[in-house]
Amino acid sequence: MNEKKPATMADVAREAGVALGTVSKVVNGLPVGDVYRQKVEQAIRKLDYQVNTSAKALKSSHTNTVALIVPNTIAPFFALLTHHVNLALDKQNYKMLLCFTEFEHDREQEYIQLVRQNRVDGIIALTYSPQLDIPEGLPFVTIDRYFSASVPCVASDNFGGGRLAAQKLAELGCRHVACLRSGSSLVNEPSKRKDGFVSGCLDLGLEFEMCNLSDNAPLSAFEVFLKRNLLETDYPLDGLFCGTDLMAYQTVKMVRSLGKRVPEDVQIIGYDGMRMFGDKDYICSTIVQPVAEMAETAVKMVLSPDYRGLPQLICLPVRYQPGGTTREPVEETV
Amino acid sequence: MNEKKPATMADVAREAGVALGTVSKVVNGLPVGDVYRQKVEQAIRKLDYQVNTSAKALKSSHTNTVALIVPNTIAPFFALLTHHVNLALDKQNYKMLLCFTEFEHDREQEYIQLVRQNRVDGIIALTYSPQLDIPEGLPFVTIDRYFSASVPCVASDNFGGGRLAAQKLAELGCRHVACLRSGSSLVNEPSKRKDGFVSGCLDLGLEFEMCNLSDNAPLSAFEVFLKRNLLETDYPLDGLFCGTDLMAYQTVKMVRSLGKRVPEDVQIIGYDGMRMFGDKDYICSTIVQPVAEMAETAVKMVLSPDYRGLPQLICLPVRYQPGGTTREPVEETV
DNA sequence: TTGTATGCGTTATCAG
DNA sequence: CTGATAACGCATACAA
Repeated sequence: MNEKKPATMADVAREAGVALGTVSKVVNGLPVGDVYRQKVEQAIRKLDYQVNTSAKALKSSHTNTVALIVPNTIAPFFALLTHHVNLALDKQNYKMLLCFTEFEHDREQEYIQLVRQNRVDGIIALTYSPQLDIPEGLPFVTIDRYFSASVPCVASDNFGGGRLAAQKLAELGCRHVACLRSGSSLVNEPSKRKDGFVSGCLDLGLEFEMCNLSDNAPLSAFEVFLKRNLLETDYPLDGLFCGTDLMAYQTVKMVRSLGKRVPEDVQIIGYDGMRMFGDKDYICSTIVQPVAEMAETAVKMVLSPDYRGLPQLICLPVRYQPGGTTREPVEETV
Repeated sequence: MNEKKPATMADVAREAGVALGTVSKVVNGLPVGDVYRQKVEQAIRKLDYQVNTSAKALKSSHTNTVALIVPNTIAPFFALLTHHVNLALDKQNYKMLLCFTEFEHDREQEYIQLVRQNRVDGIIALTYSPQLDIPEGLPFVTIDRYFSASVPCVASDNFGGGRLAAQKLAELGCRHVACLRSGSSLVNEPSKRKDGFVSGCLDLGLEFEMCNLSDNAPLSAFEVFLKRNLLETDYPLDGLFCGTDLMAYQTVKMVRSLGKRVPEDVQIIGYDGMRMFGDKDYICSTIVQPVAEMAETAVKMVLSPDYRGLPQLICLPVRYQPGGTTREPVEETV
């Protein structure tokens, strides 16, 4: 009833009639005489004792907590990443301090300060700020963005994914393709998707266009591009690679509103591998990022005892997933 | 370079040539002589001093942290809720400790223990465990589930939403409707959606069927129901209310695969108000939950200085949102 | 093995 | 307004 103040180790010691140090040992699983252990455990239950993590952290300068800094959990990719990071942390008995930046550059830096005050044991961050002050001496792993040799980065194989998209479109019979993307202001790993696509098209001798818009360009800019290259030309596009599934989704709508059929007239491949309701149907044909593996890798790295001397950039393999916006290959009938 | 050990207040005091207490006051914004303040602030910058939250918490028994316990962030509703809870907490300068239960009952209880050890200042939880031991003396707010008078609950107006769905289907010309839902094992607030729907149908004299399946019933069970009531009857259904948008989404697919058109032959309304990619198109016509308001309310309650004496159950208003699975009303032309 | 004493970094209470 | 000092709860080296 009067649980005003939670019980402390001293309370437990008094209740059990043993010394403080003995309680500490029982709590931490160190060897203690059986009869003492019994008494202590009983007292713990009776008083509903809970270790005080703050005191423990103060003493050990170790919080068993990792901060995850992401824009939000509304976008499915971030939501999925957050989920898998938490799962991986939980498996190691670590807690997660979640920080949403809402894409605001200032907040990215502010949160880094904040979590430093919380003495987190490491930071995993997916950021966009062009200039970020990364504290030394605190394990810091970035997702999708390479800063410098001293800050390890994990990403999917964006370049390879772009190439794979080009290859798939070619296999599926496309002769004239285009790459649609936005967000060119910041050079990060996802920027390589277009590079890989270009590389793939060149190798395959596949004719391609590029539509590269700046961060917050309106959708109408893409519409102009599509109208010109689908309707007002003698050699219309028959395949599109979009930088993200979201863009692919929006592109499908635009292409259809222009009177073209998807996938009959135009085949479209996105990037990310997002699904309806997180784990149901794929939203479009897509290059799937191994989000779970990315999260696990980031966690493993940030908690690595040998944080220095970690590889600078880890690119995890992607795969192609049909999702209704490409045609069925003739040989396969699933 | 040698940032092995972060600077402490004592370090700052030494560097600034002032006493420890003075530094504390500067850090906490208490009145201090200007010249002293200058010296301290300079020393803080020079040493890159960061307050140690653990020590602060140990002293003040106040962590400025609230735990959010949810199944995951993969399901869009949870992702949205998580996001808005974090936003609301951030606005009050509180941090969020995120705990995913994965719908496992044991983990719900385990996490409650864990966050108690972390001395969080409050807990917001969305749980399913039939039996949950809620600690007293720690503000605890539940989402979508009523435990007892001493544990405040915030939810959307599920009953009203069910009624609204019935009313909308009637307005849109339906004559024979059904309610499809699953998850009947646990009685929680969302269970009232069906009750409200029934209530609405009765009041409107609208003929209705009920398909109420247990938690993990396969989709095929719904398919049987739909086949019988859409095809093998003289009086087929022309309107459906689904317990969630996810179910509505799956139902749309089933209905179409049965050869019926949506919304021409059958109109479907879901519940939740989820959108593609979190903030784009609505997935179906739906009853929209005010997720942001729910989150803000829960945060306000859990941080309320007058936690005792809070209302037991707060139901926030919902609204109807057309989303392509219902027909356009004749009078409106948007 | 068990008990005791010290310090982790802060805040708060006092005297100066 | 400033400076010393005692807790806060726990871990740990050390003494018994």
